Amino acid sequence: MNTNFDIENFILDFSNSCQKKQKKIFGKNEVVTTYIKNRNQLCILLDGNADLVRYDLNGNRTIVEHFSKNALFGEVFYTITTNNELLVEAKSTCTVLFYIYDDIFHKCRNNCKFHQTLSENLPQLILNKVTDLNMRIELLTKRSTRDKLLGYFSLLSTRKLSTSFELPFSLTDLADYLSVDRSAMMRELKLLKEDGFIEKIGNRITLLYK
Amino acid sequence: MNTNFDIENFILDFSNSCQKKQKKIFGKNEVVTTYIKNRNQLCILLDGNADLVRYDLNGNRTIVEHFSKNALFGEVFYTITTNNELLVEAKSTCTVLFYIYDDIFHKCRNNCKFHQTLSENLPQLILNKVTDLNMRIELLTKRSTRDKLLGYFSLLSTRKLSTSFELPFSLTDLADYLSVDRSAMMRELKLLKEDGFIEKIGNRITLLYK
DNA sequence: TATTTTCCGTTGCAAAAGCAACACATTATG
DNA sequence: CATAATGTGTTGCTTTTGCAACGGAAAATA
Repeated sequence: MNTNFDIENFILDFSNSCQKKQKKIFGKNEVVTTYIKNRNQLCILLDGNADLVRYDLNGNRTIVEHFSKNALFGEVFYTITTNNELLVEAKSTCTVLFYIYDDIFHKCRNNCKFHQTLSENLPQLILNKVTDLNMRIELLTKRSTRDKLLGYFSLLSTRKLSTSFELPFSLTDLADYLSVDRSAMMRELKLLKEDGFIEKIGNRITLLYK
Repeated sequence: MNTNFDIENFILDFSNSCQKKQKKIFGKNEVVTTYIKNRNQLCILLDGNADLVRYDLNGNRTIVEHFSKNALFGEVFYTITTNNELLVEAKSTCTVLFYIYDDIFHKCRNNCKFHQTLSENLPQLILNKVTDLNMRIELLTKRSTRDKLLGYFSLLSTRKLSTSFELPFSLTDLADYLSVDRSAMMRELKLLKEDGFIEKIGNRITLLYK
């Protein structure tokens, strides 16, 4: 998520000036938060990696979003319409700032600097989220596992401005992110290597086509 | 998309007070607009039905979004990251208001009422879009055609507050919306009827389960 | 109203994806 | 450092999905 404002300063304002906040540290695989209707929680991932995960009734796990340092998440960015549980799971040790707001779009009574910056930048932040979601939809609408993989790799490549990049996921998690069966994905990954589309060393992928 | 402000008045403000606007009428199957990077176009569908459609390199067609009366669309709500063409196609006769903005988040120099209302409500409008996108992602991550169909039906049912509802799509378009093959979807639809999950008369579906 | 076009419903066959299971490698953890 | 837990890579088999094709229904259009 590419923000256009200074998130480091934003976090500083948050830490210094605002009430109703809380800072917590989580170990790997701990549940950072669950999304709950009308709770109005905003979270900032100060450090670490975490995933927003959904489990459906068939036991399938879907990684809805992946968060890294400075990511913003919480109910603001996800109006809950599903019955399935939405969890944020720490993938490594995570430091997280929590904030419960009354009205995310308007300044609070204290007129704190954090809240002012937030309400000024929130539209842009939400737009960034819209961009992410649209990219994800484009990936998910691809008809084959091969196209999903290539689409995702091309996206990472564009982000890094390089044909070579590290996967931010384990392969197991990548399958849950692309919403495909892991073994089928592994098979396709092998074919992509054999067909000369990609090279894979550890979790570093290099695109060879074009 | 459920907006929390008075869209009728908003449209009135728009029609009356703002420059750089244009009203056009389109016939069925005509292209209302294509999404172009950095053009900054906002559109309001005054009447009719239209789809945001993407064609990929394999010739697959995907219906990204479906718009009905009073829907807002355009580049504001879709930061373009894809290489594929994004078209809005009229599904019936459509009346559309177009508006090209300089900076969507800030009032224009004229201080027109439209723009003021827009900038005040845009965050909420974009949040509504986020909700729609998340629901769509939930649908698309379902692993089988059956689950996609049932998920979509359940969504329509919730919206109408009834177990019986009309499909807003032709079946051909529904397949493009769920990102599945039409004939496979028809087969599954037949099985859903045979298994007593749904009843289908014309394009009205009734849910029978639970 | 006649004719063309689009959509619905269906099927056989081919290809892709899912499931289950297992061995081995790598990474956490007591 | 030993052991447990998790992740990777692979395979045989089954199920689901996609593709192509076609006839008839419905809708649009001349």
